[in-house]
Amino acid sequence: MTRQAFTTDQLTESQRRAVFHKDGPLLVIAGPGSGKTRVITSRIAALIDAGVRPWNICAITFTNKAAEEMRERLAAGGGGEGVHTSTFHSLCVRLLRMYADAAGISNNFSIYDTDDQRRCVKEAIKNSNIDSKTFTPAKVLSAISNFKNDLETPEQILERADEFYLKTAGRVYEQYQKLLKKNNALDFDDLLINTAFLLRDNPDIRQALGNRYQYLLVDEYQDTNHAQYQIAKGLALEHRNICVTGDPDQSIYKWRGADIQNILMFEKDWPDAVVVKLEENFRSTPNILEMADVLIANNTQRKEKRLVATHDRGADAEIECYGDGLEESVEVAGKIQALIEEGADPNEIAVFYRVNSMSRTVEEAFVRQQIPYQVVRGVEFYARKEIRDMLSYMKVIANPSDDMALLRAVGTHSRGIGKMTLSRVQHYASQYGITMFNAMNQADAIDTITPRTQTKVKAFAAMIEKWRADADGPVAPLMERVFDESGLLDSLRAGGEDEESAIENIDELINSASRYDEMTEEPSLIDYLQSIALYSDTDAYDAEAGRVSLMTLHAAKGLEFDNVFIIGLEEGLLPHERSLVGGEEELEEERRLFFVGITRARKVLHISHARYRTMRGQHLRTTPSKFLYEIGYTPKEEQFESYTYDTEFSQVAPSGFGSKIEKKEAPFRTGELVEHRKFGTGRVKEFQDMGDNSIIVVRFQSGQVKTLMLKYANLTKLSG
DNA sequence: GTGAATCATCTTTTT
DNA sequence: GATGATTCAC
Repeated sequence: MTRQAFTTDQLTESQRRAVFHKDGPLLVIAGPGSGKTRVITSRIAALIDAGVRPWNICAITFTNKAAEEMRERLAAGGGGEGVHTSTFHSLCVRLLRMYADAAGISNNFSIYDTDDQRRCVKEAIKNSNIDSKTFTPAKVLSAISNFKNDLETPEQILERADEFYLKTAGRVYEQYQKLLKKNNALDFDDLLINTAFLLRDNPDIRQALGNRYQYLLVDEYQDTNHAQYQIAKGLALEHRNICVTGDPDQSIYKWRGADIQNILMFEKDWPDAVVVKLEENFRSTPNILEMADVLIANNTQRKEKRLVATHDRGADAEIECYGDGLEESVEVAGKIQALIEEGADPNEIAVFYRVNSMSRTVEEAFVRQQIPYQVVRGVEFYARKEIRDMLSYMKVIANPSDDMALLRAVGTHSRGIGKMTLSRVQHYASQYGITMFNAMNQADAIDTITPRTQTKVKAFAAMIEKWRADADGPVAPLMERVFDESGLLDSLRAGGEDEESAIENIDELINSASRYDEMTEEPSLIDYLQSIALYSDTDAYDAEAGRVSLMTLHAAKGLEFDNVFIIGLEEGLLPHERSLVGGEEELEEERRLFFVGITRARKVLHISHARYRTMRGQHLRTTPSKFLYEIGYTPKEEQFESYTYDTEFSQVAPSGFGSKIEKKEAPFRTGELVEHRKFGTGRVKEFQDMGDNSIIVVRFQSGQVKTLMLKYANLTKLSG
């Protein structure tokens, strides 16, 4: 029964300490390329060798992809079957379905993605009669997300709210939660918060789960938020066998609520914790590591940690300056083509960028030069209109309370039920406190709707009802049926060539559903929908695609490549403009992001910036990133002069990206005269200085009073 | 009720 | 510049 899942003599002393640590809390601070993944897998294998039963082990990873890979590695080692590996979110879905009653929810809940969330917040804002000028959906949503990450309920917020902003945000939060409840839906944060509360409020369940998962391992612990922290703690309380691994220098999700203190304070929480530091790096050349080291040393909020190289010296990283983003893409593509011609494996080449929109120019260059590539953006497929349309039917079938999905399903194509009808149905539903679906079922009772339309509405509800009767079992056959019977297929066919790709995409969705059916023991629609809701960008990464990979720096976490290209090292891009208003802390996170990018490279690293970049349709002058200076790079002035782009475009944007930011800093005073391109001259009534998001209220000569976002208003001061 | 046309809003990163 | 909301003609 003994089995060597790993060769112990290949482990370093510190790796061995982590692997063979038996009981009690363990903190593994693992630098990039320190063999952390291998240590975790070996540790699980060692536990099993020591007699721990696999199903008593729960490993929590950052992405579904990582969970899947861990399962594969464990299976390859033999004996790892039965170990529970998943992300926090997947685990929560599982637990919430298992203990739906105790959690006070219904187990066929919908999971709302960012788009659904936005719609809900909009409605919540409307319901709370709030001026949406100052309370934009995006802002309120991030406030709500922060509340949830800190495990604060609307009641708690309203109770502690002492100023207008918090009070209002709390009210919208309350409305928003009501709306989700009504729709039998949970958003991403709810999955965590509900599980945390489930464990907190039900000692018996907590104990049962603690006994189920006697050994808990949490990877990427530096990126856990407070809710996740509470969940991990709750699960581990019973047996105290909690092992967390992570690297504070690679924490890049603070904006999502990740609390770096979770890892920094682990020893406070578990005073008997054994701490193992893995500082040796088995991945990169010393040249690359020195650069990463020099860069991250600029961060003040960190525990000093060295990167100890184990490889021989290699080539120095190259830092290039290009005329503009287009040239950058073409040149990078050229270098990559040369690498491939020299025999490099495309699987071992990656291009990283800060924002998704930057993939387009690179893609175009790759297409032109016929370089095979994959854009690692898994969620993109599910964000397509036709896919969302198709899935909206499936969601209603699984959860008829989901008005959000119902509204979308009705509107996928014209069927004689328009906006007016829907708002009448909605009104009727809220009047009688029933779901829209039920209201549609009894449409003949809604006398604001004409009999003709009533028939159509009832027919739609009946159609859903019919599918619901056959909703159990495999997903793909039902989906195929719905595609046909809903009329969606016909309406796309009628659309001609434009919609051909839409049909192909839905066919692909059906294919993937049938793959799900095959791979899942007990396939069910609700399970399928809940699992695709948690699908992430990185899940689409195929390490053996034989293609060059394009991805954001965030998606690059956990991966490694022989050749890495990081593009767009410019102020406003990396560090991102939005982080500049957030002070030193956010700047440090941007620096960590760059650090993560650099340390993905094994041998060859290319970093580049462009003198001009087209952003939001504007060709703008850029400033080299401060991070470039920090890694010892000085832009050579004469390089810039040689580009024709300078003269050609300098009139379009003489001041450039950098100075655009400076302009915003000029404050406006009450009473000041200003001019607006459209509204003419006016007097400043009120000015709220909120940095980049400053709001200005102006009374124009026409008499109208406008509340404007300063950054979009484009106001000029009229002196005197 | 529908679809075309126009207007307004606002873009980081992601489970 | 893309996407969504709103408006308007049918």
